[in-house]
Order: sequence, then structure tokens, then C-alpha cells
Amino acid sequence: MIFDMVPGMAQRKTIVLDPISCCAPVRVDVLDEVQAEVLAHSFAALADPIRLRLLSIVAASKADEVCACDLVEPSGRSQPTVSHHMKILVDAGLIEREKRGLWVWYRIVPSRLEVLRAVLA
Amino acid sequence: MIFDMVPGMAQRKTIVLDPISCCAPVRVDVLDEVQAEVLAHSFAALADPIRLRLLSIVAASKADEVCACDLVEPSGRSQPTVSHHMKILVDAGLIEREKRGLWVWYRIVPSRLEVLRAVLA
DNA sequence: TCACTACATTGACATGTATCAATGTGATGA
DNA sequence: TCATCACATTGATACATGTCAATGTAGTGA
Repeated sequence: MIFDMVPGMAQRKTIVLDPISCCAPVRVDVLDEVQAEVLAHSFAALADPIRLRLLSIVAASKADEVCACDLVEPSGRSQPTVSHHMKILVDAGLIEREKRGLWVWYRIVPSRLEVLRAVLA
Repeated sequence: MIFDMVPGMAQRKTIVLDPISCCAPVRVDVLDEVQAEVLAHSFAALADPIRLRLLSIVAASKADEVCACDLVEPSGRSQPTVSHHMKILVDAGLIEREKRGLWVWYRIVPSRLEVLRAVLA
């Protein structure tokens, strides 16, 4: 059998870290199913060009936060669509939401980006 | 108008780097539409748990390459499904494909992972 | 030439997702 | 109390995607 002559075999040491701070780098250890599920959900939030632009608008903001009202026009999408995408980014933990008065303010969550960076190392 | 009191405004300096080595970190500059499109395509390849596991099996391989025949069983999917997912990873530039005889061997493309890491910085 | 093997492609189906118009909700200020 | 504003939710539609059985396609060795 070919299987015998090839490495890999996925020993699955499963160093299950905190599901938020998550996993060993992808080059170090094979992801188990739970880790892969969690990470895939995070990457899915980045898998849309509109969301990437929204994220980068918030991330690149000098004021460290951006009003929702400043996201609709540059995204070129309707207000409900932007609201939808921001919810996905917030649910993925990549962005924080804070309501102050009538306005909603968004801030990046750097630690969450760092987790994804670490996995790709 | 509220727009006047808020930062952002997406000046879009558009330092268009090579579409492969791509973009400034998301916290440094707002992504333009082309960059966002390219990156979203790459992240979409990572947005599926099966693909993440396949990628990590290849990436964590001590032999630096993995035979396609060693991917079906650990993924828990059919051979056509694995073939489909590997094609997506290869098309995204994250993995290289080499056919030798009857077998197909996959290798990670570290530089491509590094591009994605850099964008998330 | 021919059977066999490893992998890819096709076709069909179910599910997921991006989008917007219409509407809902909660805060504000008069 | 009530009109208005900022944002969220709903419902509908079109399109994308994951999955596998069936089939196609090269490479191999006899």
C-alpha cells in the first residue's frame, strides 16, 4: 500500500488552545476538525471584497474608530447591505461595535487579526 | 453633516503593488477595489474547514510534499470532493501541484501565505 | 494492445450568501 | 407625545458553493 510509504498520517496531537486564541501555526501541526471549523468561519468573514474594504477602512482609521454612517458611501452598497456585512465582521470577532446615542462606532480587534496571522505562519 | 466630523474618507492612496505580493497592511492603508477582490479570493480558499485541514496536512508535512492519495481518508470526503478542494487551493496560489507518474504531489507555497499574513498586520 | 490505477471532470442537487426595498426599532429633541 | 434620525431586520431573488455518483483521462506495466 502506498499509504505506508508516505508521511503525514495526521497524528493529530491536538494541542487544543483557547478556541479564540486558537491554534498552532498551520505548518507546525495539522488542524483538528473543531479548530478548522472555527478558523474557516473567521476566514469566511474575510472572503468578501466589500467586507475586506470595510475592515480596512476601520483598521486604517486614525481615530481608531469609525462611524457606521461613514461606511455606506465608500462601500458603494446600500445601508442594509453594509449593516449585514458589519454584523458578519463583528460576529467573527474581527471588529467591535459600540452604540453611542444614535450612532454606531466600530473598532478593530487587533488580537483577533493576530490569531489569523499566527495560524498562517 | 455628520460626514464632516468623522475621519476615514478613504483617500485611497492606492499604492498598487504587484497583485501577487499585493498590498499594504490593512491597518496602514485602505484597500482599493482590485486589491480587495484579489485578497477576498485568497481568503475564500481558506474559508472552508475541509480546505483548511487539507492545507495544514500539506503544510505540516515533514517531507515537504504530500501525495493526493493521502488526503482523501483524513479529510473524510470523497475523492472527487478532495480533488475539487485541492484545485481551489492551487488556483488560489496557496499550494503547488506536481504530477509524477500516476501520483499527484502537493507542496505549500509559503510566500503566498506570507502575503496574507502581511495584509492582516 | 489492453486492463488497471490515480486523479479530474461532469451533472445534479441541496444549501449558503449577497443584495436591496420595505419595514421595524430605539434614541433624540422639540 | 411625536416626528425624525441612524441603524437593524425581514423577505424575496439571483447566484455561488459543497457534495457525491458516474464517467472521463492519462500514466503504467504486462
